[in-house]
Amino acid sequence: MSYWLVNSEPEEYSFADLVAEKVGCWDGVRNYQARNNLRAMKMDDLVFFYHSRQGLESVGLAKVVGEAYPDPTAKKGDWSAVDLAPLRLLKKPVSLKAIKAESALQDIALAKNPRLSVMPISEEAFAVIMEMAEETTA
DNA sequence: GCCAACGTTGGC
DNA sequence: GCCAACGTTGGC
Repeated sequence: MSYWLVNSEPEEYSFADLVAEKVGCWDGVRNYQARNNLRAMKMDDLVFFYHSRQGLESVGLAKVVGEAYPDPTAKKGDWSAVDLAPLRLLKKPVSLKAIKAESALQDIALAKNPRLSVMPISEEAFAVIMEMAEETTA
């Protein structure tokens, strides 16, 4: 089992959109690193859904329900897409600021390179973020 | 809206 | 194959 974080501008494709669709096709990735990460996703891997540009926070949890296949939106080139299904909203969104402020998360890709739209998250980091998202007391 | 960082492309 | 320039993206 692996863990991932994907980010999207909410005005383009938000977690709410994914919830509405039940199963969303994660396509349009045009970055080799991100693509390689997509291809490494396995069925049932867990994925944080992060809103970039607006919100700047991880708002929901999704899982992989379809492994990498050729991106239907790619006219040319060798690109991939995966299918994601929403699991649930996080009780408390985890902001980029909070992630950067958390010493245990200094090394995650989001803090270093927010431009990468699909990135792996270590099991430890996943657990830390989960804890931040679920704690009810500030 | 502006500035900075990263990735990609083109020239040498 | 390496280096520089340009364009795009994301955070503030």
